[in-house]
Amino acid sequence: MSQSLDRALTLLDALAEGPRTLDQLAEHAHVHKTTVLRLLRTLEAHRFVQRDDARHYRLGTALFDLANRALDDRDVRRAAEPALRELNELTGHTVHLASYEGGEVVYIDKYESRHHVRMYSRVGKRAALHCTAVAKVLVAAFPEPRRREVAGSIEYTRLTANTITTAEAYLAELAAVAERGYAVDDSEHEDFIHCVGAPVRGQRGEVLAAVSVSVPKILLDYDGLLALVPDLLRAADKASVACGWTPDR
Amino acid sequence: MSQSLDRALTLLDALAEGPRTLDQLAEHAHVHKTTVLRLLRTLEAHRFVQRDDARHYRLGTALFDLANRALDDRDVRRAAEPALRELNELTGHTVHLASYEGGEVVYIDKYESRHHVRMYSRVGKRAALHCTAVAKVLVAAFPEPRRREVAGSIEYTRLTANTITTAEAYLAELAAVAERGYAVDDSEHEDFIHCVGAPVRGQRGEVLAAVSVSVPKILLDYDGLLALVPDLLRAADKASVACGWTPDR
DNA sequence: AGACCAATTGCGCGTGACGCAACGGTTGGT
DNA sequence: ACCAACCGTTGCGTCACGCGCAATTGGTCT
Repeated sequence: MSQSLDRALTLLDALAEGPRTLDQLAEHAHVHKTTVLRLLRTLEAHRFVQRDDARHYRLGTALFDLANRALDDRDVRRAAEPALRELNELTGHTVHLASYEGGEVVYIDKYESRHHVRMYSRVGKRAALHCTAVAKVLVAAFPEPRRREVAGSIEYTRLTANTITTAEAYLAELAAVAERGYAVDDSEHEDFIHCVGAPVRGQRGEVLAAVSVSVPKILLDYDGLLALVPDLLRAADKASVACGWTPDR
Repeated sequence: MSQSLDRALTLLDALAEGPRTLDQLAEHAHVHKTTVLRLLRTLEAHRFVQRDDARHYRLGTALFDLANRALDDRDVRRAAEPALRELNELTGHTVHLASYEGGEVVYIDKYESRHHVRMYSRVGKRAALHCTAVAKVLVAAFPEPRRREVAGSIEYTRLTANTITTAEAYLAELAAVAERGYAVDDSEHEDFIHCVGAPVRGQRGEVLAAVSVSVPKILLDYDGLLALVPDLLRAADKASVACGWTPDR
């Protein structure tokens, strides 16, 4: 492990919260500000950070560039785009695309709701494994032993009255999701929002990603949400076809 | 300047091109592969890179997270969103939001075209200063001496028959843009695409960002493009209002 | 004008990052 | 089935490089 690099990455983390001064950064990372200055200079040379004014540093444009280039590489994202956009236009609600990457579920694309009440989320954000529709879909795609492994590693933080808080309940839910072909988040993550999610499959039928529609409860009750499932599945299948999947068989 | 950090950032740059192996990275950065390994391990611990398979590394999810968190902070982006989305739905064409950051023009948001023929671009990408509508808008907002400075520093790479290739012509164009209140890219960047751009203003009338609409020539001829200007200006003004700008006065 | 605060520079010390060489696991070829 | 070639990984000795201290500059508020 490289010490200076490690420190520099910690700085970037701190800067993600918003612009910071040299001193703030030094304190946060527990290093001398001289060191911070040197690291920032290097980061600045690579456009990873930029100076806001004389004393504030903020994240630089190289980050946007890198991140979006990397996102562009994820083929699912590009292939699924038309189907998801259509679903977004059809329903008017927030549509997410998420994938499982190295032990976590990450949003890789997002289509905003047309309504004013919206879910807060962000591309790049990690989705909680136990209380989001996308995560349930992705984990339900794993073989039984792997599901258990994941279920065992989760911290079942209660976020609402409906949040699943035990591994047993989670595993049962996953089985139901796999059976049904779609997942529901019945206000398990946030009180005022519920979601439905479905898998996007690749050539060999493997699950590449998950699509979800998130709706504020004031706009649509539970039955109304479930009524969106056919549209959701249609969109997910369309995205799957774009990823090389062939129906039936 | 920190050597190890510098090298690590170079690695990230290389990885932006797509997944790479240890050896490829070592060669690219002109360092021993042991060194690369150590740096990658640190980067991996911070989720800046992730292993694809046994031998390939790719950019990790922390990057998406950081970048989108930082983008979220840019108030213009959030404030301008409804107006731009509306413009995108109204015209059906690609809408970009760009801002001037430390000597370069960067796309900070994008709304995809409904059509199949599209412009290739990406959030985080840098826009050429001499042949894009957004850059012209942003540079035209500078006072005369600063415009000269920028004009002098540009490499006027010819990309199409219409590309502006001299500082004099560029300065004249900027004057016209400032006068008119909008900019045109008459296939100066790519043969088959032309754009119009306009400024988004803040509280004190200062230019915060630039909006543009990009259209393939086969879908709309030059007159058709210019016919979009009123809609563009309306959207830009609406975005400006959302940023605290007050019309007239 | 003076005092204060934060960013910046110079410098000498010591650590941690470096490249080498040897190892080991996997792949592909005969 | 064996071997060869390749690539990732490990241990280690060396010295460059990154470290923190203390002093300086620059900028702002009273």
